[in-house]
Amino acid sequence: MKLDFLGDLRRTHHCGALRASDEGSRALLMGWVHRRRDLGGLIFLHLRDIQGITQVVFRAEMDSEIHARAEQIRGEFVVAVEGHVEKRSAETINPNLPTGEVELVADKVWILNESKPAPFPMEDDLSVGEEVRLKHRYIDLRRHRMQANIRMRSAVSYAVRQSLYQQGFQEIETPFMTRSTPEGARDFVIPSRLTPGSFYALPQSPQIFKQLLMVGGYERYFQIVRCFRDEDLRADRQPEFTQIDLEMSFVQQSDVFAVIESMLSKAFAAAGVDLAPPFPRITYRQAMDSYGIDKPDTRIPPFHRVEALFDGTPISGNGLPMVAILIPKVGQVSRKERDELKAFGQEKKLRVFDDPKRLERDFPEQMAQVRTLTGATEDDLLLLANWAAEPDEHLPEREVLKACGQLRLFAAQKYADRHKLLDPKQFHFLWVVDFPMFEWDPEEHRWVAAHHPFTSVHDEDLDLLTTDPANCRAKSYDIVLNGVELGSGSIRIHRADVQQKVFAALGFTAEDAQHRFGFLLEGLSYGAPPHGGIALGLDRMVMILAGESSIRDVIAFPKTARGTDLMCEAPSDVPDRLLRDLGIMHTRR
RNA sequence: GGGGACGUAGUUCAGUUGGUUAGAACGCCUGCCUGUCACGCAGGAGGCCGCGGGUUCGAGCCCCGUCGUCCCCGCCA
Repeated sequence: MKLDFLGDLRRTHHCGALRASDEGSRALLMGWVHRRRDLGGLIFLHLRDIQGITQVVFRAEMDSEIHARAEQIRGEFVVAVEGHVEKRSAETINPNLPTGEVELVADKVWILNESKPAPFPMEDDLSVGEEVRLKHRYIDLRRHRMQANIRMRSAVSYAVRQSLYQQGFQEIETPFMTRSTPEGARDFVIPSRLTPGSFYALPQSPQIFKQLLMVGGYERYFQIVRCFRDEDLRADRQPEFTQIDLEMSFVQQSDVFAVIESMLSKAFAAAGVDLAPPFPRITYRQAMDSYGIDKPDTRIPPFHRVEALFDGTPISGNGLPMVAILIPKVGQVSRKERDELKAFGQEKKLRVFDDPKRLERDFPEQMAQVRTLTGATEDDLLLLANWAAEPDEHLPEREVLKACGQLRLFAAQKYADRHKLLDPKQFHFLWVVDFPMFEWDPEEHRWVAAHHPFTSVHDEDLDLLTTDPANCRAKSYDIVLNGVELGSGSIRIHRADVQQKVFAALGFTAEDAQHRFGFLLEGLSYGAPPHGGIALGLDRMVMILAGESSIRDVIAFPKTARGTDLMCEAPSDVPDRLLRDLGIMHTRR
């Protein structure tokens, strides 16, 4: 097909712009043909660009040459159309389009490019397999849903930058080609040609660099930065993902919270959501006691510990926690549903008491108190649960609470459409503070850093580092949104001597620590200021704002669950010559 | 590393107990059509049933393997 040149043509309006008030004016639109309806003497096009859709009409009586040209147009062709704006008659108004009161009556048309038929329909409401969407991602990105998501992401990023600049932050880049720092996620590595046998690593986060920027005196750093982790993928995990990363000097936790609350208010406002900071704060211990999880979804109520009430009864759980779970407004629960709840509990080694009536008969006094405690009414689902197995040797209480937390979430999700509490348009933020400094690793049989080894401990817990690691609290915090861990940060260790102690508590020898983090220790020894910071997952944040359930839907070019890019077919072979230069041999399977 | 779901036309799917020539809708192509907006009407093209092997007189369907996509556990300081 003969194509037309763009030349000096310039659009006068976007496709979402024209209204009844533009009646009579000339307009030149450019865009993609969203849909075409050829009635013979009349041809309608829905012309689409980033701003919207406008109906264009070609009338045969106007110019047969133009009409013949218009007949050649197909879906997804790129065209320019010039004409005058006409108000539609009342019965031809399309209420589904913002521009539906008008149409462009074309008297000129340019076909700027043709298109093969699209590999899948452009309509949002038609489901298309992800495989084919990812293979032709550029087509998928044209669809309204993806354009809305990607534009929201851009708006959110812009608001984040604006807010942080206003709050005195500098945006500073840190290297992508850096040093592997074991412990943590698996690193992606890059072979070095100039130092054969050695590798750079892609950063899992700019953690150490941002701390060294504090040593460098920048005081307030931020970066919207890609991070890389070579671990298995999930709906909310990609091998490369984007963090809003920041670090501040001479601050305490509350200063970091204030910065983030202000930033998030701006970011969510950019997506049309009003937030009301400050966000609630609970300690890790409270979170475990009330929700059995360190990232509680506070859209549904907490559970209540009731083991004290049932102490001495036949159903007391030998001192381990017993909880009362309340899911409001569930209504009647069938026998089958109760069995499912019980079965789920059993899988988690819980004994589930699903029949409050029976409990009320056997333990009337205790249950009266449970009712008062939970405020449960007849319409609510009330479950009691305790441990059905042998106590675990290590932290048995936490084990039980975790299982109860899973039961609570399972029940809430099961009845989500009844209680309407898990509304994706509600945004419940929560700070979780005072995480434990260490977690026991049963496989390696040692304490590992719960957050990361640069996290400082509570001033009054400093001695517990060596005497009682299990109860040593860190100055670390997570920000949680609707049960999703959005971000995580801490006040860092700024003294080399304390940092050495923590490395020792983690079982690093002095040589180990020196080998892995020597440059950080060295940096801390040259007047490092007290500092702290946080990193927030931008992908997850936009995912929740956009109401999506996978971060792939808010990333322009994401990878599949096996870490491949179906569009450009990465990863791929590289020429043998390149491998020779790099001094690399590998075994092919 | 483990568990689960799925794989049939460009797309979304159906396909009976293993039995003739594998279907539908949308999309695509051709023709007709001056008020459509999921346009309509008539006609047409389009299939390595993911791939390989096996069972069987006969496999889209059963079995084994393999590849791919998605979800979950482990993992993700």
